[in-house]
Amino acid sequence: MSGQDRRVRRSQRLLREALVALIPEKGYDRITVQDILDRADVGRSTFYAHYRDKDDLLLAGFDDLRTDLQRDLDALSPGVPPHPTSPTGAIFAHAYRRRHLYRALCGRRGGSVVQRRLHRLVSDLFRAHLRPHIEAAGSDLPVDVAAAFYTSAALGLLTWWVDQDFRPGPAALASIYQRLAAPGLLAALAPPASEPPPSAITDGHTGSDK
Amino acid sequence: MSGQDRRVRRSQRLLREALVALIPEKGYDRITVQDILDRADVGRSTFYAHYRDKDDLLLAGFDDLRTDLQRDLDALSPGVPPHPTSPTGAIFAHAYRRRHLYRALCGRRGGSVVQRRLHRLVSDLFRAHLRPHIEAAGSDLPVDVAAAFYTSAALGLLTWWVDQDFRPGPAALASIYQRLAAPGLLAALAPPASEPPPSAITDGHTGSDK
DNA sequence: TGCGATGTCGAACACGATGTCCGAGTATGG
DNA sequence: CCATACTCGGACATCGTGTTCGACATCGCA
Repeated sequence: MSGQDRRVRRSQRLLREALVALIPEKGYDRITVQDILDRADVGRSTFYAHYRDKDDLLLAGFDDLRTDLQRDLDALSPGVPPHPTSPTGAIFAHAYRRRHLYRALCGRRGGSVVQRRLHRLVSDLFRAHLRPHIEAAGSDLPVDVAAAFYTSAALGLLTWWVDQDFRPGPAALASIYQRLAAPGLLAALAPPASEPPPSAITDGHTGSDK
Repeated sequence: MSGQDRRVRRSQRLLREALVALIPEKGYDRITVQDILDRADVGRSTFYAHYRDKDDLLLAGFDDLRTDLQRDLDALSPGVPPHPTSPTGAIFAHAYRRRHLYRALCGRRGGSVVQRRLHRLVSDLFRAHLRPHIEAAGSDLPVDVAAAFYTSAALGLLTWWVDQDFRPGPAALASIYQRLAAPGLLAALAPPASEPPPSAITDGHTGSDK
């Protein structure tokens, strides 16, 4: 299959490690294939024997991470989970445990390729999760809009967190996310009878500054 | 200063128009300088006489838009604005009016360069706006976290909207944003006495699906 | 242990895109 | 009308990419 020959494993490992090490240093965009080759001490043709290009190598690393995350999520699936280890929390916890990789993949210096992939992944997750709740409540809230909102919010938080070097802890971050995200959705799931009052606070613009 | 010579204006206009027209077709990343030159029917050296590279040209267009948006925001500043034309609504309205540009700058095919710039811009806006409210309420909510959350949520919604070809209308979108964003922040501004109960709904993962 | 298969190396190569330079021509503002 | 400043277009050096090839090493398997 894939991991049979020791030489193959070795080459792929060296290349992946080189890339991950390089990203925080130069930023993904500025990294050249030659940089990776030099760092990994691997021949040029070897690289192209395994990966189509730089993105391919990066996404291979992403897929590993993705599989790993999926396992974590599946592991805590029995019924509705209680407070501390909720799935979003699990994502943050996973990011925390795999700090080294997330720094390369989700940080500011990471490639937008992974960002897009990750956005898709989480977006699908949210859509599938939200739809039944919204439909059950008979809400007029469009599923896609809600999914876009919460996906971007969660990933934005994640990216910010990574760039902050994972400070505050994963539990604290998950808690904050809950506090900010939950009430809005719960309110939106209520029958669309009462129009919620507009708030200047969430508008993102001070009325009279400058 | 800048807009004196008619030839200069002409060249810059042609180049900007060419780029904006090209982005939805090929996607920003795949566009080459030569593509822009061909489309604009402008000489190579003329391009480099005005812009350092492709990104520079794109960001010049962004800055124009940024100025334009700022004017809109400043225009509706007297006191706390009422419902329909709230600042976030103004951003969506602005995007709607400048559909053509936003499609190129904020859409899926747009460059991540602009995305990052825009994120910074809105993030600063949110930070400045949220800080006094949070401090006044004596909340333990970190300003930066909240700013990251709402910035990403708003921009995520915007990007999604652009790619949906601006359907639903700007007012409807702004309304949904309000419904989802406001309650969470209002709740978080309350004294941190009562721990909000965790919700499985906002977790983005169904407890038992496959 | 030995053998065929497979992976690696390194150099050379074609290609495409970038950014610079310069001379000759042309439109512009004053 | 003229000096200035912009444009043109081609040539050029440079860089990164992805491919190819033969020689060599290392592997899995019998």
